[in-house]
Amino acid sequence: MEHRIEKIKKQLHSQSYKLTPQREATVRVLLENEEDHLSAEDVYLLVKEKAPEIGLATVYRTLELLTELKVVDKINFGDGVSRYDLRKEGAEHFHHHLVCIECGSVEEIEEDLLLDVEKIVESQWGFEVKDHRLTFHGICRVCQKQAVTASSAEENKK
Amino acid sequence: MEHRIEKIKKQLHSQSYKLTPQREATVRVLLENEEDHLSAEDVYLLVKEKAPEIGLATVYRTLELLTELKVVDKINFGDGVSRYDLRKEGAEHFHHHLVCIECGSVEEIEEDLLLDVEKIVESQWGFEVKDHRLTFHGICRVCQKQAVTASSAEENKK
DNA sequence: TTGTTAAATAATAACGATTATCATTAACAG
DNA sequence: CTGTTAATGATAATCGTTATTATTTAACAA
Repeated sequence: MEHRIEKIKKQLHSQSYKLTPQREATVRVLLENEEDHLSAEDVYLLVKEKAPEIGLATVYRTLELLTELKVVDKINFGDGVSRYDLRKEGAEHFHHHLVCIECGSVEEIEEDLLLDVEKIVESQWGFEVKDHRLTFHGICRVCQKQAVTASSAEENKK
Repeated sequence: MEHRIEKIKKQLHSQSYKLTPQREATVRVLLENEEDHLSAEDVYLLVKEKAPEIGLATVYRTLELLTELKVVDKINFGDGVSRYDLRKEGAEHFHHHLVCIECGSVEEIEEDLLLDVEKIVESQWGFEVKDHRLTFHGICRVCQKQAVTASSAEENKK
């Protein structure tokens, strides 16, 4: 954890930004909730638990800054809010998401999977790919099982 | 065009909705600007040219309804607004987009390209894919050429 | 240490896209 | 025609985000 904070600190310094206590607190919240997809307000509330004096605007500014530096990715799952997702160490591309339309859970896929597709896009459309966003909508493993259970229970009723 | 409106009319009727004049005007605007990615306000302004008495709320309601019926897809390219994109006839999945980070242009890809990736997701993650969203960010053909021209002009100066 | 300057912050107002409310109107069955 | 329900238009309300402004902090020179 400290190692990653050090790294982000260096990234900030390289663009002559500082890692202020508020920014550090925000980064720590992101690191501690890496598996989640927090909205700005989520981050704000979590930061507030440790540093109650922090303002919402500062959280927004920090998240914007981190997005610029490509420390986090700003994503949008179609509900009204932007969410912020830490890039994995050394990840060149954005990772993918599996959004369950039943329970709303979000799973991450680290593997790239798009190398072939990107080759096609570059050769066939002449488009120089810099990054991508891929989200699958469907039914997660858990909800599939529940559907099976529910329908067999339905069977038993008859 | 009339054919496609008839089809949408039937889709509405099948869920006991009506194709009111306002809804028809909205659908016509979408059909006439199929290559664009209009925001709700864009649609509103265009509809207003033909039917000035229409209200913004009605446009929002119509777009919401069409999204529910999967006649259009609601998309978000990261600027603050939702955009609405007609599904192609018979298209089972959402089409992909190439967003140029230089000029902001948006190109569409009709081909699916993701069949193999979806197979992997289904088998390896146990996730039942219902739909997908794929957007590439990069540099379009036009901007690539301009970059070349600009840099050679730079060369000539020396 | 003290003073100076610029960056960062907190509080809050402003903004803008979207949604909710509500009175009015249109469509249509009885 | 009359009652009922869906749809609409106008507009208020909501809510995420951004801008403003006064204040604080940090860096650094004198």
